[in-house]
Amino acid sequence: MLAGTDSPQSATAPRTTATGEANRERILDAALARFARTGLSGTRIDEIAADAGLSKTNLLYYFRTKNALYLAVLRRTLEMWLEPLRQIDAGRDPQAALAHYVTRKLEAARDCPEASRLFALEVMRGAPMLSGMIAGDLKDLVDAKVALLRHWQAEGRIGVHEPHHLLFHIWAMTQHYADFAVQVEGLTGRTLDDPAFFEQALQAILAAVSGMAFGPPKD
Amino acid sequence: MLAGTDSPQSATAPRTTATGEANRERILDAALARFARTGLSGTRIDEIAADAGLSKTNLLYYFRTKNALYLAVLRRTLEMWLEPLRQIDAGRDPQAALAHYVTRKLEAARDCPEASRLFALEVMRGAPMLSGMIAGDLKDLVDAKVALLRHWQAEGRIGVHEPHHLLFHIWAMTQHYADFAVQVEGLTGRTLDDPAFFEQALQAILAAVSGMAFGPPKD
DNA sequence: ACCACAATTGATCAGATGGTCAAGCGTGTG
DNA sequence: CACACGCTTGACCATCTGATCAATTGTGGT
Repeated sequence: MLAGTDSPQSATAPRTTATGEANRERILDAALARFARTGLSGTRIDEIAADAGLSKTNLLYYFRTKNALYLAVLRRTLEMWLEPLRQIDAGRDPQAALAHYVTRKLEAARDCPEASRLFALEVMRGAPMLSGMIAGDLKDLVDAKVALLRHWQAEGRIGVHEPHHLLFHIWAMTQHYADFAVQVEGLTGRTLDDPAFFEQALQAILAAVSGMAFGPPKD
Repeated sequence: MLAGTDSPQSATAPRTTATGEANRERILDAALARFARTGLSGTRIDEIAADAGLSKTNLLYYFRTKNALYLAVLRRTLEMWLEPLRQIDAGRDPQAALAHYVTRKLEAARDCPEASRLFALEVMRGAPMLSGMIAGDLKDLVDAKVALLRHWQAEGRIGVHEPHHLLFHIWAMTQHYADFAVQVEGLTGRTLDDPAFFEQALQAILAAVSGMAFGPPKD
């Protein structure tokens, strides 16, 4: 048997099956939808199982505990959250880079508001399961981008506000449309799915960013 | 007995006592702190009772159910949230009015982040207990302020972005420091309690608002 | 002192819910 | 065909937790 060594299904990794993978995906999707709305403690695993079309016991076959499932969802979603930030790089014009970032973030808020809400809930709980990531990967990435913004500042290509706040405010404005979607819709009757509304929001955010990064010297 | 009629302690309202009122206050304070961090379902009423220095049974004497307590906390907090918005009125200079509003909101985020978090959690759940208020009082107030902003627009005293977004973004940026305090502190090592940090945040937000409301025509 | 009622307690219940267990089913591979 | 192993199920358990109840204590007013 040649296959023995390079398909390490021994002990650690169970043999991956078509149905198995499909089920895992469906569970993760259903779990994200539920967790993002009702939080960890407010979600029952039998609800998730029902949404995914499985029995509770069967769900527990794929994820041993509710917490493990929650962690898996969190991990899978993290990359989606970080990825747009990576794209701010030194090779671009600052204004174009920021505009691109804002657009990406607002698109993410429109296309996957659950991801935004999940992280918001987790952070608001005190991020007991993300504290490592916030202090680790996220901080490293943010520090790098802050350094880049400071570099642009030194070159006089963007304004003088503390870069951290610029990032925070971009996050805040874009994620607001995901996290507070109910309120936004309740007050305006519209959604980011409405292209005109999306464009309004985008332009307002870009104006705000311009005010922070490229605004006129306020004398 | 003259007093009989105008102190209506008959049937409906139980006689209000010093200890009773004090306990109610302590319970509401403790409940706000807990609910704002772990949400409705994630909070046990015996935790709240312990924080307030009472037994669980005794807490249930003052608030019949967990839900009733949650609602009471929500109601008591709502006014704190709305009040700054009321102060934007036609009698002021637009720029001063907006700057004042932003300052008030950021102070609220610093001085009572729990209130902000409580509402954020509730809205993210879909606001099942606030839907009435969002569609009612809040919408009326927001509509009125939006009308005022439109009036200022017509007079050419502020910029041309849709007023709703201006309000949303002010809420988003200010509340971000309360709702995501853990993340902000994790990434910067600082808090709004640090006066210098507060001032940085405030100036950045004011610059953003200027960009939206008083920005240069982007030609 | 007495009374009415607020305040407080401990025991206890009932339902919800996360998780376990042992057994059966399906399917691809030797 | 038969074996192995992933998949699925239903019954069951243990615990947590919101809520109830009866009984006792404290207290202000007359």
